[in-house]
Amino acid sequence: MNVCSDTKASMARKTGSHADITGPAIRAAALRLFARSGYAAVSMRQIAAEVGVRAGALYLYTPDKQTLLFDLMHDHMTALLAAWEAVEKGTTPEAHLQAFVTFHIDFHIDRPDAVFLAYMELRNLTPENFAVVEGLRRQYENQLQSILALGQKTGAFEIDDVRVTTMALIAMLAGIHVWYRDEGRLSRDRIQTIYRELVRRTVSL
Amino acid sequence: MNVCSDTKASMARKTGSHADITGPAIRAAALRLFARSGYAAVSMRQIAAEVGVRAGALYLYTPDKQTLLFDLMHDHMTALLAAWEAVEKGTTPEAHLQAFVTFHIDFHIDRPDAVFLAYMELRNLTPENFAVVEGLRRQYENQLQSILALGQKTGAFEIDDVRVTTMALIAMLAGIHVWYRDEGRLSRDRIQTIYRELVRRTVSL
DNA sequence: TTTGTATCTGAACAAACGTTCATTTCAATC
DNA sequence: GATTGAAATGAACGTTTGTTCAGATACAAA
Repeated sequence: MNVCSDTKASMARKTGSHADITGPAIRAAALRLFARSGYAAVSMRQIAAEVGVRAGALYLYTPDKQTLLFDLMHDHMTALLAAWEAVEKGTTPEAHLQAFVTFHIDFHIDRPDAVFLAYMELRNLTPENFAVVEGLRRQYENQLQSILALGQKTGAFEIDDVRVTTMALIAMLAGIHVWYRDEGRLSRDRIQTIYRELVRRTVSL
Repeated sequence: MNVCSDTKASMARKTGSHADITGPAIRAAALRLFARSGYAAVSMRQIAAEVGVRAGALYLYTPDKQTLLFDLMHDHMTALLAAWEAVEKGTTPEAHLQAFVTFHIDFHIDRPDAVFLAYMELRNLTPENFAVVEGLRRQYENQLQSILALGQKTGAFEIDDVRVTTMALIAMLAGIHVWYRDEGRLSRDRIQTIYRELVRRTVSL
């Protein structure tokens, strides 16, 4: 991670230096290709070709292919948690839950490739890397679970099993990426309205 | 498909003939390994080793690796549609929907590997094979969509967008495989009860 | 015991894989 | 114009890949 972040400490980069361009370009290409064809099916040579560089050059920016995958997933999950942290959540459990749905759809619709990667390539991580990403994913689930648990305690929600309902709602929301298209029949606002209502119903009698 | 199905037409198989054993064994091993590690990450030699045979022997039972994957997915989807066809569905839209939920959970809990494969390896199919499997998947979705559409028309359900609700429910149900464990906290009956209620709520005001 | 056939092996194939590294390139600095 | 150092090349490495096929093996029929 952060292969070329010493822009401040070292002498300033001059025009003509490509490191600040190539690094992100590699990550962007890897994200696209991994999401499209799967980690195991994409070769380092393909990623390099997409960037307009030879395979060997990739190793100036990542120690190996596995780390490249891990960084993409890790950064996505970290950004997801940070973005949710920054959201205005309202005061009541009802508002809190609605905010979660709205936020989730916004964040995920803007990053289809990263979303795809983050939950399709878990099994291609090494055990250590898997544990890290899985921990972040669990943290995100827990955000929703806490909302449901609080709402249940205060009587705002009527929930049988909080854990199962959490997983059911996460799955329902995550499923959007399967059919969503940018130029599709439904606008983002419309989708958010529909899902806010679907979610509201699952926690109400 | 059906590499060794001429049992009736040709001379009867005698004891000592292994074709009737090796064929299914290969498919079972491929299913397990593909589900666990992903199509691209599993080699023909690994599958062969699992069966207790050398890689070359696999080609007595499948023309190539791609067909092996396709057959597994195709057979799963076909079995799914056939099993749903045979279900007693009740008379009202409400009963119909409850039957769908119950059936779906039963069928999918019993076949975790095939379920995993059928919706994680779609992108590793050739375009032609993808079209076939995708068509079957669409047929299954349409079963649920028809239930919702009928219930909406008769006034039994209160649904905003039938298509979106269909996809949301499918995703919710499919998500069970992410967390379900055979010896987990919840029995199958309990899970079915919880999900029947969750689904009922999403189609009721 | 010999023949015939279904089943599987073992070696080989070209191609592709992730990764390394000595060498080249070239703009920025002195 | 010479020097420097980051950036990228291109060839090479040892493996592994999917697939083929002539030959070995084992068993049923004769």
